[in-house]
Amino acid sequence: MSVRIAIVDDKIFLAKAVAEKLSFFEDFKLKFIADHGADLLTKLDENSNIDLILMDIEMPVLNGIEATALVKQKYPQIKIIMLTVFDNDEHIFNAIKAGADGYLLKETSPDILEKGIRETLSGGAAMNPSIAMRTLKLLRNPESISNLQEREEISLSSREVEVLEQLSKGLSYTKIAENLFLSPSTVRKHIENIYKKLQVHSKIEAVEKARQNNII
Amino acid sequence: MSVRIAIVDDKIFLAKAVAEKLSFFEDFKLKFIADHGADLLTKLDENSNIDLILMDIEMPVLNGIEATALVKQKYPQIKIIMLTVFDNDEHIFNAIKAGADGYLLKETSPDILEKGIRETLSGGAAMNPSIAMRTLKLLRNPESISNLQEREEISLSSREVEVLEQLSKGLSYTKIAENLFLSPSTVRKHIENIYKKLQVHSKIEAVEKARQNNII
DNA sequence: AATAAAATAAGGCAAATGCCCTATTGCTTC
DNA sequence: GAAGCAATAGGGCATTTGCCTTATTTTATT
Repeated sequence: MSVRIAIVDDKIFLAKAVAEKLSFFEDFKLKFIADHGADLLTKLDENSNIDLILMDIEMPVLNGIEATALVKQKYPQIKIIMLTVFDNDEHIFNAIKAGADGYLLKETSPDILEKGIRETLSGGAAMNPSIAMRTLKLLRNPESISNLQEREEISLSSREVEVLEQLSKGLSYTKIAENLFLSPSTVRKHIENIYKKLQVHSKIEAVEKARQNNII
Repeated sequence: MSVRIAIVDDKIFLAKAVAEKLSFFEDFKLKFIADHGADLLTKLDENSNIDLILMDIEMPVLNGIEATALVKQKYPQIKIIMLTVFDNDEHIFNAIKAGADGYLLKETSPDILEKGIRETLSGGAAMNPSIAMRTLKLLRNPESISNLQEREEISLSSREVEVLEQLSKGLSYTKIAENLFLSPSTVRKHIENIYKKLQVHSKIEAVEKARQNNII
């Protein structure tokens, strides 16, 4: 069984270097190199038959963090390993939040990269030790996390928040209507408005987004 | 430069097995084996000239988590790698909080153990990939940390977890089927089984419960 | 080799959801 | 006092979901 891999990096030279490392292992098939996040999404729309993506962070058009979130949203089965020269906390934490399955540095040897890829495909996380140490520190010290991220302003009315909270418990429109003494139609309307504000199209997405933004 | 190592484990047989693994590397000097946490502290009080401790978790008198916290309090320069047969979230999280520098499983090969020790001594963290993945999930999902104690044991198959991950992104049965190259019927069946195992009746409830249990 | 457990697949059906439309009421804000 | 907005409410409709049944194939486990 071969492993279908994509590389995303705007620095062609660096992408080539990674490809070179992969070439040592015959079951690793490099399917394509994308220039940036947007290019990756286009290519995946044509053919999403990919097992794993090696993703740079600093890229024009759509950076590696945003691209990771979008790919994981649409194709959650595809594993993503961040492959970057930088290892600062903000990048690491944001990559993890976006759903990355691993985080390695570009200077990684072919050997380590290979092990990381195989371990990721079997459900583990690939991390080099210095990054593992940083994640441990983030876990130990949750306050540090709040300073890392700034979030977009989303303004839901208090009624909408109330409905959203009920939604998040898995209640149906009618149950929510009963609980809040509203007509089901009204609840539906509120939910429609919530979806528009959050730019989502289902209960689950709404709840996810609300959680990400500390609304519920 | 040699590396001075201590082993803490009440199961003498297992401690011997670890010692055996260390013996392959000549610069690794096993200074002593302690029976449990209290024994370790006594021995360190006599002589704290130790670089690194390989610590079991389940032990009488003073367990590995408590011992780690105490050792780190008194001798912060000593590195500690947890070496245990169990890898549940509560242990992992508590060990990290206590200040452990790494977390490996007892079945680890001499090779991996050696690398883990060397990496830990140079400031990194030793983790096997499945544990790294668990820490990532804990980081993504801070809520799950609060209810580590009263977790019921839920066993989903890897296929079911895969489906659940896709569900959590808000994808429909058909999209999930496309992504995983399954028939929508199969996806529906998996979801039915997931609901039964989690004792829930909707996507949202399933995702909530899975998050609480650090499954996704 | 035999048995059990997972994974696969399909059909049916009522209920729920997501999205479109319109409409009234009350409260701000300019 | 007009315009805008939030909250309320209802109808319609295609799609999705949740739950039931049945059945074959694969993969462990003994």
